[in-house]
Amino acid sequence: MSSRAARPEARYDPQAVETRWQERWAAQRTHAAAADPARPKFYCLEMFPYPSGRIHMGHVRNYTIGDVVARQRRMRGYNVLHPIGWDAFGLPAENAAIERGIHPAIWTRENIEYMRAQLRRMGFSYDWDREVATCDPRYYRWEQEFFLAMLERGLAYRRKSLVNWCARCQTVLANEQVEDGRCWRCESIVEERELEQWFLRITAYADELLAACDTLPGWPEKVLTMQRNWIGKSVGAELTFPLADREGGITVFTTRPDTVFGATFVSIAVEHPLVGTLSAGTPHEAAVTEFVRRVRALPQAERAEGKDGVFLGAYCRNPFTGARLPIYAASFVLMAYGAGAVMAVPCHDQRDFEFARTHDLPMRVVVQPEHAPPLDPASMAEAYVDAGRLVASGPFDGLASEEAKGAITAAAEQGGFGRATTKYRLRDWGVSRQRYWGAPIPVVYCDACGVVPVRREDLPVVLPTDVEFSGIGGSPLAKLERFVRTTCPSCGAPARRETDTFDTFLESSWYFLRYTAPGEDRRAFDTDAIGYWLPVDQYIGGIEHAVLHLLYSRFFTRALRDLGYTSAAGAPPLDEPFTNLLTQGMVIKDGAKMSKSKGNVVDPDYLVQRYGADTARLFSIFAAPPERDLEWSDQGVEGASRFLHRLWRVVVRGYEWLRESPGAAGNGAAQMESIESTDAKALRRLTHRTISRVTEDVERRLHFNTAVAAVMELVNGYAELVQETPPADPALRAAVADAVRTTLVLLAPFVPHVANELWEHVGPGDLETVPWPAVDESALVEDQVEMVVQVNGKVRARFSVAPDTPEDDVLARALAEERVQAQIAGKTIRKTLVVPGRLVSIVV
RNA sequence: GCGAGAGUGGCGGAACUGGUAGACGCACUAGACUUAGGAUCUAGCCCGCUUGUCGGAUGGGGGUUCGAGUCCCCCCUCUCGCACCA
Repeated sequence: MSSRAARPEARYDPQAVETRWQERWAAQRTHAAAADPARPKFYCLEMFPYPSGRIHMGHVRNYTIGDVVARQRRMRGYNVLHPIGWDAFGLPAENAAIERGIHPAIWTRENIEYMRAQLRRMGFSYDWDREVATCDPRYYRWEQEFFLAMLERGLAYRRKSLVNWCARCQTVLANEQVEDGRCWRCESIVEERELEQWFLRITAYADELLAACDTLPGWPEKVLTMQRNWIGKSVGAELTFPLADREGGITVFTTRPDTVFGATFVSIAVEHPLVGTLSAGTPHEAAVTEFVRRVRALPQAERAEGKDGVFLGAYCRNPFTGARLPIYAASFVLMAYGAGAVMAVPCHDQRDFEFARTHDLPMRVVVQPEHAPPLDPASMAEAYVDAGRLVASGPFDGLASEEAKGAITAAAEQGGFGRATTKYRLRDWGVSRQRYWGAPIPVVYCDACGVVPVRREDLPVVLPTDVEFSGIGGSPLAKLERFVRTTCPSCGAPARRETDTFDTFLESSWYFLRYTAPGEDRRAFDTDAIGYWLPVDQYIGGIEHAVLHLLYSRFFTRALRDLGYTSAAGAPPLDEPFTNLLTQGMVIKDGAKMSKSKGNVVDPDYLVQRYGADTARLFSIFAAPPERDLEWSDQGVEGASRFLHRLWRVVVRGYEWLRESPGAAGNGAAQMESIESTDAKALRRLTHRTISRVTEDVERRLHFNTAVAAVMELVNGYAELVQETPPADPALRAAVADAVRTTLVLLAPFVPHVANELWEHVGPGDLETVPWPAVDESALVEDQVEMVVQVNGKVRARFSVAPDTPEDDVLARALAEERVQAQIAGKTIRKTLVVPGRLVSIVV
């Protein structure tokens, strides 16, 4: 228990106040959480930081939002889990090693130490006992184990394939890590390479991940839309077109089987294996080879321009009509999607339309619109892609296109040349990285046995530290014979270890589960702890992870569920990791995101030193609603600081009588009915209206800026009443003391240090244990409400009435108003309307 | 091109279900206190004028309504995402 300090300092000294409380929280482990099935839980989580060196304003904003939520829910009576850790593997550490000769492990550890001190200095209420760092073998060993389990289940596999290669980062990238054909990290143009790589079968969950988007009302629609688009489900059919003049066929994927009678040629990707075999020996062979070479050399973005293509010199047949169709290699057809080949229906697909026009190919209308003039290929300016009725389609004539899709697919199935199928844009997740600073992939290669998983009892495969960083010649791991050379777990013969490491997004796909039992060393998770704490109730982070981390985590949570890791027998399964998601905006200065390269960064250390952590917190909360970008303003910071100094002065001025006034926040004054003083009643009403607004803003709307504004209004409402001598009226005195205490309680989540310090002078007990105040509904009732009188929609008068005045009386009163009389004089009243408690509307 | 979101004072932003547009803060102006103040306090602060509890005003135009920043239609601008996905 804290005793009330004697006389408070006259001047607010943030440094002294903040370090004092931070030391106390650390010493008492105030924010350590323990599972307690008897209490309702709240798991509040912010995306954990990469230990890059120092925290930036984006971190301050992100973690302040999270801390407000965590602290407020604690006061609300929830058992709150609010952990933090370090996403500690990644390229910058390795680059530092190459450029400056510091070992990644040391660089990372030093950064973590510095940044941890910075976070503590911000006063964030983390449970520091649960801190994890993903580069710790005690962490990543479980990831290696998950991988082995996935391997057994076929959820992980190795395959040679075309992958995205960043020459600058010297590694492979996942599809999600390529933006606009460039590396997400360094923006270099990404090349294609054919490599043997490890993949996780995220596509096995494509349908579930897509469908479950509808079960996430707590996520921003924008993020769900991005995920849905990324998964990209297309329902359609695979049809095989037999080759003319030889054996075999070309399989195409289409979402419009109803238009198959309109196919006049077939387009295939330049990477398609049939391109070479079909053109070989034809007069077109040389032109085809040249075309393929040229297109494959183009970066993906440039391929997309125009409708380039070349005739292969070969034909196939439309399986429905027997028509002979020329086969083209086309730059716009993607080998990676569908079947790598498409049937071309120029009249009903815009790309095929353009291609046909460019290459002077025939066009056939097979779908006619129902409420428009019939189409004529000669006069069409663009493809008709909407629904309609089938024509020139043999037995299917007259069917609506939707019906025809099913009928034609069924016919193809019966004929043995097609089937209904669903394709996804989502590709399996390539997780091999040709870099050192990551978790080793726990497999070995044996000449006799092939790919052999490391035995579970031999985990972890620890990343060796004694390596050379030259920056050339690939991963330093591959050059470390001591690491590479091993024996085959299966036959005991000499074997070689995998030297690629995991994509660091793997570590961040399950850290939120590990926080529930970070020290567990016999198994990955304590399923009871997961059952209690998960899912995360509020997750907060940047929108940039809309399809990266957030999609991977949703996948990983499902994979771990199916591997039996996350729930005890009989307990409900954990499908979705994050119930509510808040994506906060960027911190902007001079119109651009704060970044070192732009030279517009503001260092949080400077802010803390000059104004204190509470001011930094208050500013980042108050300047904009959380989802919007926050424009940096030095003067805005001054304003936040000024408010705290002012609050300090007001409370200190009256502390001697404030502390003597009985009661805790929100209930200090007597019952409303017993209060005679109108001033006291008004202040009590303002106090409870503020409690109501702040609660609503923090819990439901997540509009922390308006919550702070409401508290400022409350302070403005009583500040001049707090003088060294108390108000003479005892009711008003009690109302003021109650308002002051309420202010401190409501501010505690936002500016915990100054709130705790002032509370120590004027409030009973320890603010950390004071519950969130309840709204007294009776205090909200107004004695008088102001009515507005509108004549023809314009405000012409106002007056006050008791809220329960009958409508007729209100109307009479409105009509009696002098200014209303002036407006209606000599006119006929056509309509009157009374909205109780708000306004009277008169139409003349 | 497709999809999503947003346009409100000098600035950041309020206005939640259609009901007094501009809360709160910044900047600015005047005054007070002061040796001084970039501290603090008080007052003013959307635009306009004929200074009236007058007129106009929420990107532009139209509509619904007693009443529209909010709902509907058309247009303009900006931001973000996807970008030949068959």
